[in-house]
Amino acid sequence: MFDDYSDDPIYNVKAIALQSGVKASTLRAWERRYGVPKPDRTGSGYRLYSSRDIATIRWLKTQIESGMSISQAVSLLYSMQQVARQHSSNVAPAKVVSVATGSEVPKRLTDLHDQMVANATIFGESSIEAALQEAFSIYAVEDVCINLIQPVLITVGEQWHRGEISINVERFFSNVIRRKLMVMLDALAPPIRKARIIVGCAPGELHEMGILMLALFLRRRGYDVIYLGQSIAVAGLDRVLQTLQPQGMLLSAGTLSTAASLIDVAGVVIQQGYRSMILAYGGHIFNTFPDLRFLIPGHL
Amino acid sequence: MFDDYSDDPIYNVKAIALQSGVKASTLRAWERRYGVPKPDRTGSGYRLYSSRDIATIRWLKTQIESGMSISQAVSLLYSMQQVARQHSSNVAPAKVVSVATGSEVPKRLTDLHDQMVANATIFGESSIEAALQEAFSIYAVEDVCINLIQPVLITVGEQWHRGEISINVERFFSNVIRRKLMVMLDALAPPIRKARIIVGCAPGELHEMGILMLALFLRRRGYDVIYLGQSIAVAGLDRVLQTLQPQGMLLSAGTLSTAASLIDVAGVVIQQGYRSMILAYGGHIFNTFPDLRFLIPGHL
DNA sequence: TAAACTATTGACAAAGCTTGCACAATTTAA
DNA sequence: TTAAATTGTGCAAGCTTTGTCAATAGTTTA
Repeated sequence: MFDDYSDDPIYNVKAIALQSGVKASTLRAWERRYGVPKPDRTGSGYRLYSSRDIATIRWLKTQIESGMSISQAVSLLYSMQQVARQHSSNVAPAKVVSVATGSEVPKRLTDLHDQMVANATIFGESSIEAALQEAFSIYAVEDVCINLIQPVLITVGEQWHRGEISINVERFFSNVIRRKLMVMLDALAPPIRKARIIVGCAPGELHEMGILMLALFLRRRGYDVIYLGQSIAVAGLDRVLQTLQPQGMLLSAGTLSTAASLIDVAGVVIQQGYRSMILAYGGHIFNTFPDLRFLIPGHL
Repeated sequence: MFDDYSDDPIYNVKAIALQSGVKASTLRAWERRYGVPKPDRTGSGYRLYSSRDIATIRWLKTQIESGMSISQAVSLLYSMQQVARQHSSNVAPAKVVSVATGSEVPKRLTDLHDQMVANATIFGESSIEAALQEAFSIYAVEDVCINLIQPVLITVGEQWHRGEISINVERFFSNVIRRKLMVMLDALAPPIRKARIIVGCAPGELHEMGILMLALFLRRRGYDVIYLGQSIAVAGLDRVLQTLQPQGMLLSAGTLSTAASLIDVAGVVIQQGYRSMILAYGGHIFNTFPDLRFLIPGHL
């Protein structure tokens, strides 16, 4: 848990209090009573917190804000760490550990799914983040994206279609998710492979969530991903290809018209003579009309 | 770290104190106690600081303002320099378009501006990030956004209009910037004020960069910002307001038609009787047609 | 030469941090 | 309802860190 954070002890209490919003005296009380967090000390006894400690404190704070007491939050933290350890050592499947409240950990993805959907409708940003953090601490990034985030987005989208929630709720939620994905993308190490891949949405296509996840997956595998985002343009694409000399290009289309525009893109690619370049595309619409695939040159 | 700064020793203490806002006696104390910075000396022993020293001092000052003590800031500086050294020796230097300044003045925002524009056209992501990092380490977030990022976006936009670059370049660049802004937004402390503010683009408006910066500024001031992103919807807005009970709503519009849609939004707000709520709007179009302001209820 | 700077060293007060204890406001248990 | 436990917050006394200043001496500038 919180594996991505550094252990380097560099922050004093003031910085911590400032960044976490928890008073110094409270932090001392937590440390004295529950032993969390347990910062390093300087030679003269001053506390030195790490980034991981900040993450821990923030997590505890979100739990408290969502109704837990500090003692429950701490014991949940402990059992989650235990589960995460077991999980990472790949020994035994996650065990159910009961805490003071009697709730089970880890929550299953379906529970987290419901938690996120519920909090989306009430704009509960911190709770959404907490759920995501919990998911990422237990499952792989790819699993969370495909088995949690995608389903939640679909559920929220359906709720909007049924008129149960405002489209603004969906917007808010997508933005939180998008931010989280971008933060992860940003935190990744620089590319280790030379293979350069362009990722973006087909001309006219505005739904970038799927392609953003794809960019994340590819970058996690070390590819040099050039992320173009929503609705790339055919005009000037030749120059872009010339500049980047990419090994591949991945585009997504969600509607018929955007899928049709992929034909234009393919035209540019072929005209430029990039025979070795892989052109691939995907998106919701290709599931609905599988025959489309025969109309557009390239891989699905 | 601070590699792009000149080592030429040219500034005396007074100039440094003036430029960095740190008293000369304090600088001497830092040098005496921590060895940072360690300026060259004239034959008679007077200190001569370099631009790099200024950058270092400014960086230290920023860290102190974020709650660190000077000793911790210095040790963090050391370890960062060490990491940077290892990194630069192991990894092949990225293709960087360097801007020949020739001057010994500390790298100004204009230099960083040129560096970013140049690297945008060749998709030099890491160099863009480096330039941003540099800017943020010296100047306040607000300054960088307004005086660096905005101008660069404008420059890139103009280049596209003149046909010098593809719109895809602009897309790529915006996405890098957007990601960085989101990462900063994500790293901020939880809100310390109860005041809740909705931030988003007017219905139909797709340019979210300005409003994203605004969200960042507000969150830095501790407000509870609900970020809705592109093109909010009027339908269902009443329910959203009811759920959130915000103290304010900030919307941006860049074109005439999106500005017009703000009238609908204002209608919903007034209908709901949120008299105490502040409705504000802004955007490019209001500079072009100042008279618009009289047509829409609310603050500019 | 006088005035204005700067350097070094030592000293000191203000600001920060630590521990331990207390206490009031809640929540939980009996 | 009463009693006990939980929990955030504050204070005092003592130690450490850090900004600032004074005294003394050398350097630069007008």
